[in-house]
Amino acid sequence: MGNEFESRCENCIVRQFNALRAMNKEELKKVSDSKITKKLKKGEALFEEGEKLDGVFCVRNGVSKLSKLSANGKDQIVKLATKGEVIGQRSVIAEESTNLSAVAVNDMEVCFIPKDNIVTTLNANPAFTVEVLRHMAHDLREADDVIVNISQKTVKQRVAEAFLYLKNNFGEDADGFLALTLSREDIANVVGTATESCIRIISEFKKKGYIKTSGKKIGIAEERKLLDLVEGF
Amino acid sequence: MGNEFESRCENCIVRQFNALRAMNKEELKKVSDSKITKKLKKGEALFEEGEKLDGVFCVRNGVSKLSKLSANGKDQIVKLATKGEVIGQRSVIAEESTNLSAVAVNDMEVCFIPKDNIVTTLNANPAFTVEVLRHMAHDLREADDVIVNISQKTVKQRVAEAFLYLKNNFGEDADGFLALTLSREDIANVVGTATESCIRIISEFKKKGYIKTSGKKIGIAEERKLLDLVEGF
DNA sequence: TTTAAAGTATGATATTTGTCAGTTTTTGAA
DNA sequence: TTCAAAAACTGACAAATATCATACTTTAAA
Repeated sequence: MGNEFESRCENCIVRQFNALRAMNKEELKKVSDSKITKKLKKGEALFEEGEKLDGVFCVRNGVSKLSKLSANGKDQIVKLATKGEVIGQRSVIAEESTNLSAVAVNDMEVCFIPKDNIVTTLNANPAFTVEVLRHMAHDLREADDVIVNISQKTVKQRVAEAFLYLKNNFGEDADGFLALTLSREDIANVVGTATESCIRIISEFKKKGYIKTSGKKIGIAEERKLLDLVEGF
Repeated sequence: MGNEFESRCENCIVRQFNALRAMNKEELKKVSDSKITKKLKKGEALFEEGEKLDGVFCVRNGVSKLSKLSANGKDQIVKLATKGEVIGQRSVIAEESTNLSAVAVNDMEVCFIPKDNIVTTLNANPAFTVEVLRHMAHDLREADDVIVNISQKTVKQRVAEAFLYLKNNFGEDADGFLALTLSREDIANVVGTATESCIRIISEFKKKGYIKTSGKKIGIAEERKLLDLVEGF
């Protein structure tokens, strides 16, 4: 990692997962020449709600939570962005300040790509623009699903769903624990509930044998049961 | 309405409000030649959840609710689309079946624009693609805001917010009632609550003098009070 | 015009979820 | 290694919201 070869966007493996794969050689070269690689420790912020972004961030490693703070001091996590995902493009495209803040959930490595690169390519390369559009369409669908889930499912169902989501999107470690370990508070903020309520449900799931825990790590023991719960059985 | 002049997209006034304004003359001519104008009565569906769309709908008149049905039989309204808005582009762009259904809230007039037109222009005219992207970025931001609202505000706050939203987006009639009249059930489905809870809150607001009602029509009497409520005072 | 159906309204009650207060456990820095 | 701070946890209780039952009102179809 971080050697001369991999540090060129042209050779960066995460590009496969995002819209940058639709850039041509020249465009990519320009991006590569102007990008800045940053390392963030767990808990550090990429940007805060309300900031104006001069570019986007491409995640090379680690996970960032995108969240919005409410008047009562609670954070709602809207999305977890991982390797290959681009953060901040919504704000750059709409030319608005960000509506979300982005904080590292674990140690991260990201590339900052200045706005100009993105905007120029958007206006010149339809394939790139369409690709960005596709990703955003996908994000929008996910957002719609979250809205429906939050308003129509119980907290218990949403917690169950969150665990299944974490398994499907971030996988498990060798011992069968979820590869992405979130604090109880973060889980509560994904689900949109109070931390205590979340902890209580985790305890209940553990008691019933649906999940196993080890410190703050959580593993799915009976996926079927969680699925049934989500479906309303 | 509906005369030879207005029936050409080139002359259609609602185009100002959507991405079609970024199309050039030829593209617009093609759209105009292949589009189909439809009229829908209140309650009729443009499409149902899960359908594959062969094109998008451009709203000329009336309002459509975009909603998703949940397992427990309740509908969550995710968006209200009005004059000038384009419906279904998310699904066409992502090449997925729709995640939402679209039903007319009042009598509507829409133009159906076949997919090919859109896709061709997306790939050829970056200005159009960027414009679509901008609109989608805006929708995504709104969706994020809805998520945060639903998970962090009380039902009472959300009902108050819904009325303010209706006033700002659809205006008022001569007597000071909201120009868009929704059923109590639809309001509940926008807010994400039970119909009875919604009705109860409407009664309470009325008793307190924040709003006035006349049949199913609702008018905002004390905007300040509603705003305070939303802000948490 | 009548009448059934749909929509609106309200009370009583159950359930879910949040809040507060306090204890235990874990973590990371000195 | 120790210790203070943060995080995880638990119980008791309060508040918000949903559900069920039922009555009233409006609407639209026969």
